[in-house]
Amino acid sequence: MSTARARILEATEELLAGKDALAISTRAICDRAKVGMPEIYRQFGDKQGLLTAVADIGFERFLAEKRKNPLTDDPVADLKTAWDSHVAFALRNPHLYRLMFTPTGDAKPGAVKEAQALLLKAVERCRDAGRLRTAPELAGRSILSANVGVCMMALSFPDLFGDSDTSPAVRDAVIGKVTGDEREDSRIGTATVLAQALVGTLTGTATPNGAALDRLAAALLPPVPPSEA
Amino acid sequence: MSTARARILEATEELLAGKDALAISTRAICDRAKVGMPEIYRQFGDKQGLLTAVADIGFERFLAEKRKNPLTDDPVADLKTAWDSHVAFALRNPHLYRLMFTPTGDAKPGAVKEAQALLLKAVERCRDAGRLRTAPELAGRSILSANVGVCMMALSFPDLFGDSDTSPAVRDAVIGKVTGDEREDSRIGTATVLAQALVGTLTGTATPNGAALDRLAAALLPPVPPSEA
DNA sequence: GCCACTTGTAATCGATGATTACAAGCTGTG
DNA sequence: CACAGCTTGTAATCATCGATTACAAGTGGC
Repeated sequence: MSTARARILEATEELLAGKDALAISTRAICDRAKVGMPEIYRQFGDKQGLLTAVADIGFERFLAEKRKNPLTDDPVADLKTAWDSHVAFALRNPHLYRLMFTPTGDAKPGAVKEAQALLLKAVERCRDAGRLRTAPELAGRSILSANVGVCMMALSFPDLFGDSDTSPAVRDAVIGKVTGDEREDSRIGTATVLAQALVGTLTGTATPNGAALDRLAAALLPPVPPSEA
Repeated sequence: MSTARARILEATEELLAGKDALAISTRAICDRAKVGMPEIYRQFGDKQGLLTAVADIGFERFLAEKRKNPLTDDPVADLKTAWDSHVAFALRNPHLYRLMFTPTGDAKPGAVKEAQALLLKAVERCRDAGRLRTAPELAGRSILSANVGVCMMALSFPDLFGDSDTSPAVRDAVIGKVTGDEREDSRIGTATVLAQALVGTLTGTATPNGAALDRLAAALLPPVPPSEA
């Protein structure tokens, strides 16, 4: 026989699958958990305490799910995987997610810190691989904030924000910015094109690429006006 | 003498300055508005209807505030100004903001669409200036999602996310990504450095810049690989 | 067996959202 | 002016909910 506390938590989670947390009555919880009303208050103090406990359990599941994601040798890709699993969790448990990330009043689940800490570790792996352009703490806050925003909008306004384009777009924007490697790639890519155009033209091994040379000229002319050599 | 409906709305807004929407009782509203209880239900159907109406008024204020921001000749900068004024509004009216952007249950304020539409116009100004790299709708959704996320985290977890660094970081990441011009700038900047190093070396007018030449080599070698050595 | 602890039962309180029935006041029209 | 129609105000009432009390029933360890 499971303990009363466990049954209450379980019953609340189950009811949370169908309704919003505030729409769930303590009596419904007690009925489903087969306990008397005072049990809730003996175990959790009040309803808020119960909901906070449920939110913390939600964070445990949330984090356990994320820890299952295998760590590859590309920490930036791992960051994106974590983002996607975050979104998937939110869409799969809308009411629980809202309870976790937009707590009402004073009921702040303490486990947000753990989520932040886990994300920080993932970010630090990027730093250790030389692929971070920001303070790890700032990077973690930025990613988590944007991630929650995408989820909340999708949950609150599914008709306007329930698409599948926004999440990857914001994800790549924020992660790309803090890690900076996508930008680095395009710098190298751009430099490649320009330098190839220049070298090819100078050595006569390639037909002059007019557009690339124009861009190169635009880059060169301001700082190096055509003066003497 | 103001109309009963207006007084109810005003009273609710005032109470919303101090408490969460759900913590406000209809009786408190009626007391402050000097109306009887049935008036709420005659005017708004139920409490949700009243809160939705208040949320819509909140959006009107929100949009009016944004429309006050002068349009400069730099639409990207205007986008950032809009972001900042969004954050300022959220921090100034926390409970109203939550009511507007994280509605409970079925009470979805219709005015989100207007906010989205206003943002879309700002984004389209960027497109018309040739400074947009994404579909305007996607850009709008991305910016608004991230913006709301930053605000919600700052409101829900002020001790963890109440800093002043996260907002600009996410702002510049998302806006920079969809407009792409920051990246364009650094491309030109990088190309400038590399090309100057190359030209300077070739013409002997500058002392070889080792680091820049290394990066140039890195950029050139992959597409033209001299095989393994 | 006894004691401490957990769990269960029943009843109750105050507050809240929601509703009813009805009276009062103003408004425009004939 | 009087009447009809609408808006607003008053009072009482319901059902529900969160919260609490007092007390009984089990359950395991000493």
